[in-house]
Amino acid sequence: MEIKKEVTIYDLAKELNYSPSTISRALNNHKSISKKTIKLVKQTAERVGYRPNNLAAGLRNNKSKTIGILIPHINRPFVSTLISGIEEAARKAGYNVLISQSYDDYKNEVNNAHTLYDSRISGLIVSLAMETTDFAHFQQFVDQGIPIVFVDRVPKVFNSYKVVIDNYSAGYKATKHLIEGGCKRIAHFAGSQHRNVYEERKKGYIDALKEYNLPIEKELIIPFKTLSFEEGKKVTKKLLEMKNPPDGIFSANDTAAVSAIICAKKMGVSIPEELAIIGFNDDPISSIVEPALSTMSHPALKMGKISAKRILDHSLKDLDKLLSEVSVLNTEVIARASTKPIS
Amino acid sequence: MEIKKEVTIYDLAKELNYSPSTISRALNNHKSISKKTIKLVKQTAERVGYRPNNLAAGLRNNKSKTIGILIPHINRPFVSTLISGIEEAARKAGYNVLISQSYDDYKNEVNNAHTLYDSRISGLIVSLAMETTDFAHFQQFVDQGIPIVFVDRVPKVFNSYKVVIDNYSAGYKATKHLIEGGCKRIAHFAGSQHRNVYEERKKGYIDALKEYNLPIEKELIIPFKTLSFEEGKKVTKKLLEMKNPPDGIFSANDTAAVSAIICAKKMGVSIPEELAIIGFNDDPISSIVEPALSTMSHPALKMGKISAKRILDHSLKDLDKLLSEVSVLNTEVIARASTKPIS
DNA sequence: TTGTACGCGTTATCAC
DNA sequence: GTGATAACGCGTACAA
Repeated sequence: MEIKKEVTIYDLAKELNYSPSTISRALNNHKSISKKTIKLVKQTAERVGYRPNNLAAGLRNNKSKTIGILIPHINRPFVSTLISGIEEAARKAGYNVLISQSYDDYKNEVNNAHTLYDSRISGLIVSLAMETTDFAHFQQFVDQGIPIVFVDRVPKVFNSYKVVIDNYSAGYKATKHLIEGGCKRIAHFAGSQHRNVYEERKKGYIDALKEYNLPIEKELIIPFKTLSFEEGKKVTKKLLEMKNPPDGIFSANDTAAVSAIICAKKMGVSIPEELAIIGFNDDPISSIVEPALSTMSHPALKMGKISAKRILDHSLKDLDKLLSEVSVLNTEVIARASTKPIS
Repeated sequence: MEIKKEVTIYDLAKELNYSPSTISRALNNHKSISKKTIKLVKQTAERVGYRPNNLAAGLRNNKSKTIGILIPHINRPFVSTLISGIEEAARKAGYNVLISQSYDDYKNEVNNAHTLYDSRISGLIVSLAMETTDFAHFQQFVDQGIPIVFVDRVPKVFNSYKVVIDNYSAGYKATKHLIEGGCKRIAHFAGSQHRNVYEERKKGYIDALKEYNLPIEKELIIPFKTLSFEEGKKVTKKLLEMKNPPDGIFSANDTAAVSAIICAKKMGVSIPEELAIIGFNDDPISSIVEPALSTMSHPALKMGKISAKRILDHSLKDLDKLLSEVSVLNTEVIARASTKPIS
């Protein structure tokens, strides 16, 4: 089997009796080239099956039209939808999208950041691994003026674009929703306090309790490692076996919340009468489980699109002034059957 | 803000009093370089923050160490897990992963194939859009000896690697499972018959009915456009309002199957007694819905890993002989509460 | 074991 | 409006 010779701008130049530079300019819609020439060149390119070589162009410009994504796990509803939004916006602008998963492991995150850098991406979109507290692996991008957008799980201090929801207010709203439904003893499934999202949701929870003069009880604030299904079941069982069990749960994600619903039902605890539950994310399972899970919306697609836009719109001039722009999106309670109607 | 000068192999060469070629070879573990030199070079590279330029290397080799993925939608459980498997295998081998979504639209698929080609990927993994019947947009990869792996939704004729499940046998097993649970009138939610997966599942369904001497009734075989939730609800309602409604449904995916469960329950039809339902994919919702949905396993992660391997292991020599290798994975019935136990 | 020289395909700069 | 030329960073054939 033999490999066909690829068509380059030199071939087009020969074919049309132009110089390679003219071809290049024509293909890039350079203003100094006449409409007629542009049309001719493009038609010929199409006809002979010319395809640009991004590697060559990228090398020349020292940047490829590519956005890199660095997230913990692709196959989670929030993340895959986020990526979908990024991909859509990027593609519209003629950019490609490189993905990598950290599996919530700091070391992987570091390696992937480097590997993505090696492809000379024109921007990086990151959602941090669960325990990342050091950000040196992002410095190389800063040094090269490559914009970084942290999305959802963002660092507190790093100077860069950020796209987040108001997690504090979301935690507050979720807890308030339980309180207004009549809950007096509300447990919280908390994620890693290294991550802003979980830390702030917890703060919102605590402040809502304070606001309504409910006691903050340490034994009701459960630190989770991964907020997984298994973890959720185990914790719920323990909670419900307490002599004074909670009458409400605010879980920092839907997975653990759904596991709580299932566990409670199995133990004969009625939802929402004896135990009201609210989750976070509005994953597909939340509207399928019975009773349907109340939860907080999480605009993944929009966050993805905004993140991509940040990079696409970024220009070198912005480096100093705009680099720390933060987009904060709103979230709302999605009230379903796992919580009591507001009384 | 100024951009730091990047370190190249020339800088390393100067620093170490070697020629650039020695540096290049050392970094690539070339056998003609002594262990000591390799170690020295790599240490220095690390120390001064050298990072290879994939664009330059790719241009030189006329291929970047990158796998391109072309799928309909990222944010579907099967697909995102498939991608996760690809990414994991690719990264282990030092490859990057480019993604693109066709949104089940043929035109997008064509455009994305071209764009991915422009990045000189070393292999392409494709799951076809719903209505793609022409494959000319893949020819350029063949012409350049770039391996293509079709996964799950594959063309019938195109000469290339394929990674699939045995959809016929899966359809057969699913239907048989319903029959053995006592169903006599089994409806089928069928996907686009342009796609092997849906066509074969339907064939398996029909052959199972024949095998058990059950009549094949056209009005029970419902052609779906997208197998969505909404479509599923509408169809189920109609089916159950028939004067002689079905007592079983084999849906070609879980989304439509779950919608059938929900719709049937709402209409007071008991599951599985009056209506047994089996889906396809084992999506997360299938084990959350009540009653839990029986379904067919679909080894997404494994399929992803195999697909990536196909590309990573591919060598030019294979072009003629191996290019049409097909991996067929097995699937099994996952029996849950939405179907009756085998009698 | 190491060095020299060239070219991969493109685009920016300078010239006309 | 167009052409000639150099340069991006790297890998490899050929030399030593």
